[in-house]
Amino acid sequence: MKAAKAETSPRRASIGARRNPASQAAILAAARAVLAEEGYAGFSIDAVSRRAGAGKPTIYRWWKNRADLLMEVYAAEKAVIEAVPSGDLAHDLVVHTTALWGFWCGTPSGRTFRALLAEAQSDPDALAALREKFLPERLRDVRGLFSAAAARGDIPADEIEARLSLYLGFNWFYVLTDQLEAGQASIPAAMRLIAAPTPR
Amino acid sequence: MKAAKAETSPRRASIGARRNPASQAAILAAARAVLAEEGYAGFSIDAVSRRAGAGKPTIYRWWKNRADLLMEVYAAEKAVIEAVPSGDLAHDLVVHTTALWGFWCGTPSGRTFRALLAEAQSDPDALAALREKFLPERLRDVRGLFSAAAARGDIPADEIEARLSLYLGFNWFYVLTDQLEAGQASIPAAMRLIAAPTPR
Amino acid sequence: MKAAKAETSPRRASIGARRNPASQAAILAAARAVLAEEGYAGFSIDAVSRRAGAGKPTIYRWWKNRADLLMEVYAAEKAVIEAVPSGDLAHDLVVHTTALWGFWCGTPSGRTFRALLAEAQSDPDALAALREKFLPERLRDVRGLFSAAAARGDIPADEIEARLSLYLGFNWFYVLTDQLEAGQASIPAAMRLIAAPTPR
Amino acid sequence: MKAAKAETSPRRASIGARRNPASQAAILAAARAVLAEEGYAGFSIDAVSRRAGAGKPTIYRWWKNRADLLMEVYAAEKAVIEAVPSGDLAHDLVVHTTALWGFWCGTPSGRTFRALLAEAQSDPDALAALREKFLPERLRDVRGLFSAAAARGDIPADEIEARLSLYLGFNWFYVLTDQLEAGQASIPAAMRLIAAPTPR
DNA sequence: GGTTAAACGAGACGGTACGTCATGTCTTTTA
DNA sequence: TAAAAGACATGACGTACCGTCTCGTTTAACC
Repeated sequence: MKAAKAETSPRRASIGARRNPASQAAILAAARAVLAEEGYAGFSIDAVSRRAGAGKPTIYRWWKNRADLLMEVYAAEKAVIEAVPSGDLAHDLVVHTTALWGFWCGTPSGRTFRALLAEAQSDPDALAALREKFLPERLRDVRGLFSAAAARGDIPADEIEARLSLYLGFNWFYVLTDQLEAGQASIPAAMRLIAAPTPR
Repeated sequence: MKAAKAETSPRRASIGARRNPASQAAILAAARAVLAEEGYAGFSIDAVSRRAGAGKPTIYRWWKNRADLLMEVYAAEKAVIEAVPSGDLAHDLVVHTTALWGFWCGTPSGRTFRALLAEAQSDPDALAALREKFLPERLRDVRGLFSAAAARGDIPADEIEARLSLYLGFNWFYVLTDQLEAGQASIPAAMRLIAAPTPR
Repeated sequence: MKAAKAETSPRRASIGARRNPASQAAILAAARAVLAEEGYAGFSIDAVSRRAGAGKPTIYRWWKNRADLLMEVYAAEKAVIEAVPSGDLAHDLVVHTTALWGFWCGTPSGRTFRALLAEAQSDPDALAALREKFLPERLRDVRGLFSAAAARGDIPADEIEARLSLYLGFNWFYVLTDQLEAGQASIPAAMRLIAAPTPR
Repeated sequence: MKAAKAETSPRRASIGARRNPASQAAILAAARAVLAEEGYAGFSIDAVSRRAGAGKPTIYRWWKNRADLLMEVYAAEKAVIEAVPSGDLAHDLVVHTTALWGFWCGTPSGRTFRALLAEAQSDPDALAALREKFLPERLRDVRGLFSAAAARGDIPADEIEARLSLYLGFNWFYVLTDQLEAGQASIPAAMRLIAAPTPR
């Protein structure tokens, strides 16, 4: 135990009447590290504070709760998932999903995302933030793919929400059950269905 | 507040060297009630113990952790969701989904399920149990629908897993974001896609 | 709650390279107000700073700790307790005590004094200051009464310290137990004993 | 730092649904030790808890606040101050005072008592407990000395309170200013005055 | 028919985390 | 260069829950 003080040995005092970016960075890094090493179970403000060598009040001053911190941690390691529409929705979705899963597996982000979803189950505020701020932002690119396809007439415009939900749910299912590795084989078929022209 | 002692007023002593079904029932009922009233946030062994008028060791003796208890609570209110295959997979899925959502909304089950998923994010054992015991069992009927469709040649047999994942994820997304009410409109379109014959 | 900014609405900036008397006054007034309203329990540098609309460093620049500030607050509301020796020590002590208790009850001074004594129990420096600077100064007049009585031969000169301690302790006991109101009846008898000619 | 776990190395689990005397003793001993070594300034429930190897809730379960704990600490090292009335009040008071001061100096009790008085200045409940429970109990013997003297006709019965206050205040003054050593010389004269027959 | 064994309720135990408050130090900005 | 503003690391506050433990009681099963 007795988690090492991370890389910021000496001390990180105030730099005046404004936020200290070093503290912010140390806290985010500590949160990321805790999630990577211990997962959601070990993710506590106390643990992050200890690890970051930061005071708890400093954390609560800038993040109103755990979910808030989790969202920023997630945002901080923003995946560089390019969404360059190729004109083929199914293909674009496969590319996007593959990139996303790679991001989730290769970084602590997968665990962060799982933590975020878990947190939202106990904290209504967190759920609201997830639904109204986090998701819309995160989904902008993917929604763009669907919109473009609808604009091309490949899919009906009034099915965008349903297809987005299918897409999202598919990803959530695999990440929440920690089966990203095993589930990759299902991606192409699933994306083909999500991108299919309306049957009948 | 100050949760009343539930319906077991006098006292529920031991009935000898074997499990007391009354205690078991009281604990499950208390857990259900706590989840219904307070959600996952208020779900603690302490709260259940208080509510049930049961000792904590009695709970830990029969359920090894929270997830274990949650699973039994969820299992206890098993939805009677009939899956009478009509020969039309899309239709069957809509029926099944509608029934499932009704079950999730009309009982504390939705909250229980959300709690279960959240718990699985912090407890690897819980996740394993969810994946290997709980889900296969729960999915038997739905999987049957897909198998029948595959047998009929309506969908390819090697896409059953992908389509099941889409189905599951779709439901999870709506329940986890507490949008079951608002999301109902998406059901038919989504099910049509999940049940679609392979495009091309 | 949410302590209003006191009477110094606009702002009190620096007035150059010297102490700003307005700030000093505002801080003392705020400290007095906090003590009056919340007592020692609510007396914190933070609270004073908020109330005075002053920065904490401004307080720490001029007062090295809470005790220091408390002493100045107490000194600032110096009782005008005249000690006009009448030639009758007992009578003079009764007069002085009555005036002192009136001062303690009618102003926040009683609470300030209690705070000061409490503070001195955790801070050795404060105790030293109390003993070596504050008390001798405060006691000058009363000591004068005893000296005069000794000069008259009413009491032995070598008992001045003991009698002063009795006098002081008597007052402290009542103020520290917040019984000034109820204890007034004891004053005459006590003063008579303190001023008594040596028995035997 | 990292205060040793005191002498109770292995662990002190529950001994059933009742108070564990070992924990109680460990907590009292730890509180005493903290007071002896750090004084009131270092006396925090956290510090006591760490030192005792006890959980904070265990402390709060049995003592409702710091003052409560302080009072029990003080009571636990009960002075064996015999009050065997000799028939001479002044003499008895000198004996009693000398014993009391010896007790205060030779044990951590002096510091405990000072802490108790300081605590009572910030916590009204503590003050009430001090006034209504602690003092009357502690004063029983001394009050007995005064009553006996009054019964003998040595002092007026209606002056008992005033004289008790003088006695108490005298002791408080010296202990609160940490001058017990230096003040001993004043004891005889002071006690003679407190015990004096009513002058005039 | 007395003895043993196990489950029961109760609740205390040592811990960890919660979210808030105060400490005293620090820096920047403003005047 | 003082003053305000307020961020900073630290650490105490009092509470909730964790999972374990021991109690004393109650009953059924065994001898």
